[in-house]
Amino acid sequence: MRTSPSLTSAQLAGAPLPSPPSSLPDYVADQLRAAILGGHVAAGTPLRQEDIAKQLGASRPPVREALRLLEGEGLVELRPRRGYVVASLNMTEVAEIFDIRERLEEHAAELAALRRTRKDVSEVAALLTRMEALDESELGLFAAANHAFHTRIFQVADRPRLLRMMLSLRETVERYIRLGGALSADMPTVRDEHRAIFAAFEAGDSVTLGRLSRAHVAGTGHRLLAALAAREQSHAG
Amino acid sequence: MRTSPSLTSAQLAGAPLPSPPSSLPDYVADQLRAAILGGHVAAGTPLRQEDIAKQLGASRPPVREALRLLEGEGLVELRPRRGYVVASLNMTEVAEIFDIRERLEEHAAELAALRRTRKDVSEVAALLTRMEALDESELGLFAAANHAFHTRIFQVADRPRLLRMMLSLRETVERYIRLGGALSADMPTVRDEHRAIFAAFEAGDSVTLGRLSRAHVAGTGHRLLAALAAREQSHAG
DNA sequence: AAACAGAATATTGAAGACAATCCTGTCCGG
DNA sequence: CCGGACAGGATTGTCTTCAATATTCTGTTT
Repeated sequence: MRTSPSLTSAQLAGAPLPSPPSSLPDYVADQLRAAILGGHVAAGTPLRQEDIAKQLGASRPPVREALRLLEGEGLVELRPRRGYVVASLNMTEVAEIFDIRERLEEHAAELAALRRTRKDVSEVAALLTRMEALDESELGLFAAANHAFHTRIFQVADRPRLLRMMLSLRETVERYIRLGGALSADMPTVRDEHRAIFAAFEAGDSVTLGRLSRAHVAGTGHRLLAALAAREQSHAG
Repeated sequence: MRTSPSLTSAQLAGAPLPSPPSSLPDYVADQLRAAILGGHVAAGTPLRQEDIAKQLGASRPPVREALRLLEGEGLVELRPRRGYVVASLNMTEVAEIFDIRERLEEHAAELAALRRTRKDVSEVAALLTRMEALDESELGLFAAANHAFHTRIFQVADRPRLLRMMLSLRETVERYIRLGGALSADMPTVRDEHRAIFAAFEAGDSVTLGRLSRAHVAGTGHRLLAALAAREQSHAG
């Protein structure tokens, strides 16, 4: 038995090597990212290189490279000579990220509204339909559908770097969203917002889509921060 | 003689180990970053791990970690099985970055105007004075002073992540700015913009400072893109 | 003479081993 | 009984070595 649990095998699921994503460090990074974003490893959890290497059937050097990669993404932190730990965000940092996302997603949405094609609209419509078919009992699936819906719209903007930045920021706060249950809260509101967003996208109304997208991010942020505040309150002491 | 020059010793200056920045990979990353941003290595230059390791007195594993770090920053690209090369940006990508910077810097400027203290104002004033004391003959010093001036203002916003993102984007296009000579072009305009920015900052006029900052970024972007276009024109064939 | 195929070389990708450092537990002293 | 110092163990940081693959050169063939 360990006194300070670092990472159990059950948290790193998946076959040993289903399809090597070009390189071993990338594969390791993918697995770790999924484990962290899936909320299977709590913030502050120390990431022992030896354990990870053994569980993924690799050696330590590739694991180190993967951790460097994740460090750049802000998912893990390096304490010199003390190893890597899963990065933790306080409420101030979460708020800052949502604040940035507001600006970025508003901009991307504006561009998307101007560049949309019929094909884009029909695909986004399909994603919206798929998302609305899910009820609150399938939160995992709903989160995935939600992600696909928004990402598909942003892809229309055709700004690779902007998209990468938005996704990275989103990923960073994603696990908190699930933790705080901010998605399930106020489901009808979220549904209405999605419909309005789609309508503006379909209509090609740039400023409206931008405004709605920004408000949507802000709303999610507020719900999450409220949930985190409540959580912190109950964990006080 | 090499047929395809990768990286000469002269391009990686500096003492072997002046002050170890906590870890060897970080040190290597710092050196490489400086070499790339300084414009000493052209875009597309292959980065041979063995050469870098030898020149910096390290081994290959730390170099690999450093390259992974830089990969996350977008300064180098990894071609699987073919090694790392200095990342190159086409004009579309440069334009995209400036477009993002407009939104980010506008936001940061707005926040800075609201949070400024007397101390902040006096320090920024000093930086402005220092910058104006330099003439066009000292472009390197001017660029540094310019960087310090804007960064100091953005620091007032007290948004660490936002600041990091802005600096990272700025760094990515920095070497093109020097290459294109976009800084020297239209020096009087730049000077006026800086004065207006300082005035709004001093006055605490949030929306004006935001608008001016955004326009300043846009102006720099336009000048740079024009310079790059001209350059491309002359290099045609 | 040019194009293709094969081999040799060079470079990346990965693994194992060694050294340095930090943490944990215990023992001793106040 | 509590606090500090020391020793043992564990973990990180780095190096050396080995394997796999892409590139390039050369030789041959058409």
